[in-house]
Amino acid sequence: MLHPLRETVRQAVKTLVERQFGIVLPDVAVEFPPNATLGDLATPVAFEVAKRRKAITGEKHAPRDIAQTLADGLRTVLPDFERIEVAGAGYINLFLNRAETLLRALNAPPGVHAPRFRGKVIVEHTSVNPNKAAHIGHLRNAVLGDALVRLLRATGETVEVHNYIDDTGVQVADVVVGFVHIEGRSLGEVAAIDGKFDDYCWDLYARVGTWYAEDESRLRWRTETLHAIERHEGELAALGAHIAERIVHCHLATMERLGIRYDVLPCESAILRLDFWAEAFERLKAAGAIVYEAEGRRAGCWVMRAGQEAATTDDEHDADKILVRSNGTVNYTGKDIAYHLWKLGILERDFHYRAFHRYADGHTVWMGTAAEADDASAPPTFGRGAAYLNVIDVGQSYAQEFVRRGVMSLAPDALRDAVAASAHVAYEKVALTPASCLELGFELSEADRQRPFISMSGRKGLGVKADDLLDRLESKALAHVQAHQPTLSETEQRTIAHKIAVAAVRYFLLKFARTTLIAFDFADAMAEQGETGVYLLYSLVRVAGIRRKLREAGLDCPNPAAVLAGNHTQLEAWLRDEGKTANEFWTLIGLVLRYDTVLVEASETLEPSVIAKYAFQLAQAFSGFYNRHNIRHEPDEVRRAFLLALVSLVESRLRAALDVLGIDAPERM
RNA sequence: GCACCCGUAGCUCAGUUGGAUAGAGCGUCUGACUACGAAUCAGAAGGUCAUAGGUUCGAAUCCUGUCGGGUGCACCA
Repeated sequence: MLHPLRETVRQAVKTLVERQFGIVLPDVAVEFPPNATLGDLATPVAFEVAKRRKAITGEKHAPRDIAQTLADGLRTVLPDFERIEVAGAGYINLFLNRAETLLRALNAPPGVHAPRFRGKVIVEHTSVNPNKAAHIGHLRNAVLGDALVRLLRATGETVEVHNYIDDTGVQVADVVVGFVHIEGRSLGEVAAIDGKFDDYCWDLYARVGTWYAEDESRLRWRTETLHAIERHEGELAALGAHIAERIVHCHLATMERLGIRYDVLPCESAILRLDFWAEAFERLKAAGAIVYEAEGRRAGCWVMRAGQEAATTDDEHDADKILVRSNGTVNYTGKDIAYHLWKLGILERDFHYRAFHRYADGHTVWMGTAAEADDASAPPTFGRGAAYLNVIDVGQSYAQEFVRRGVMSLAPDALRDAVAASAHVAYEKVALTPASCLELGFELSEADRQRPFISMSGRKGLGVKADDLLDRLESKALAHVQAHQPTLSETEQRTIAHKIAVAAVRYFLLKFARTTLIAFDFADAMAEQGETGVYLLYSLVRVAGIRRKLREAGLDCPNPAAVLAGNHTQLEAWLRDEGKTANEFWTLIGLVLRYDTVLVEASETLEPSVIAKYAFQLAQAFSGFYNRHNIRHEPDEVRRAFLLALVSLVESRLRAALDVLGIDAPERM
């Protein structure tokens, strides 16, 4: 509700300042005052104007006088506001009519339609190597990416969700080596392994790591396997494909537990075998975007030169990025450039597609493959996006910058803004606290025990698996549900426990800002009090409780707005401040009204934590309200309708915010 | 060496892009349930925003230096 108003104020102030003072401001700050007695929106623009006037005329002007002039002018052009006042040294505070605004809000759906992109946005997230179970670091990526997808869709964007599958890399090769050389298994024997295949590979992958360390000559098996996979020939390649296929199914199942889904899974093998890179390579050469190193230690390589701002080259480090090795093979960054050219429709070719998995509701995930599909089912059109957003850890910033520059170098003029609109959504990793490592049974040196965090390592088998964390959260939640809801069936109890677990893990991963490193601690992640997903659910369960009790008592009020509309004076009285004490109801409503501004901010900064923080703040404000006012025992019918109106306002925004976070609340818990 | 990120309460973190009195959760201490569910609420204590300068009406936020921490710059993926 406040977003359009805020933009109107911004524009009005801007034009007024230009007309009254002849000053053109690049942008005008319109913010939320610290409390409701200071208005609903405010601008400190008079300070800025005073500064600029002094610079022009040389004489001092009191910000308060300027604010007064502006406030007078704004009153005539901003009829939405009941009062516009000057406060403090020169703030301009704008006040809405509270009763009218409340009535209007009750009829307005939450959210905002404010697409920023010119077309379909391609969000890539998860992209876990298909050789072992997903751990909580992968989970942060997926949860962040999924929240971003939901956020963009909520603001009116069309989004296509990609999960890139590196099915030809070292990581898959290493597990192949493990099966063949450590366990001596054939493809048929591997296929016969039952149980959780991703867990099996997790352990095997760690064994391969130590097996290599015992005798480095064993690394030749990795090379041999890698080559076989690249040539797509023989039993080793078939085994690699089998492993990747099965692990991807495991990852989809893990993510589906959290309600995270995808549209398409482009495979690296296809990028190679369908000559995505070959085309990109020729065009990069023709555009002069890459150069051939004729001499020096990188003789024979094709490299992309570093930009001005990048790290500099010295004896030990080379700032330029190799895309093609001296043996003629392309590396990861080169392949990524080809993939991203395809994402924006700059490449001429396309993947073949086969239906990989169908969710319960019928939605199909397609895999982008090299082989033509057997069945005749037609996939939708993928790629050709108006922008790409890559949820990839911050450690990849350097490589991502080269991807961006590579794509830009081949983008036709019409697509240059698509590249400009694209972004690397960088996030920090999840590490483990020493306490968590010990809890997992890992030995730590004395020095490691003193460190603030320990990095996870798939190669060492050091990490918390996503499914294990979810299992622990679910069983803990189930114990509570059984205690609180003994009459429900076990199926119902488990459904509720599952929702609680999802809320807990999603909120835990989203409450941190993207660039904050999470030192994972079991006690923190499993907490069910305070700032947690559980707290958020509890608020909505209380709402459901209120409604249930009112129904049982025959005190239903399906349309509080209708009751309130005829009691305008009473409403105004209930919403009035007491001197310098802000009215508690209006303060709560003010928070509700900000929901759309929060969505816009999160979308512009690609930062879902903003929504997580908002949801908690709203839930917290509601809990206070809930404890102070008992609706069920409120004798006055109009007052009851009033309180109930606030409940439904909070409910609609809180539910919408949780929806963006991927959290679904149960009726009871 | 160079580039990027970071340093806020005992701990874990926010901080509306330079604004009004720096906020939460956990932990500590006080209180509040035969209930519209206490998985909660009300309250208290706890801060030279790493540090020294600078910019300005105004700085946790911008600039510079210093100290401390993290990451990246591999012919890897």
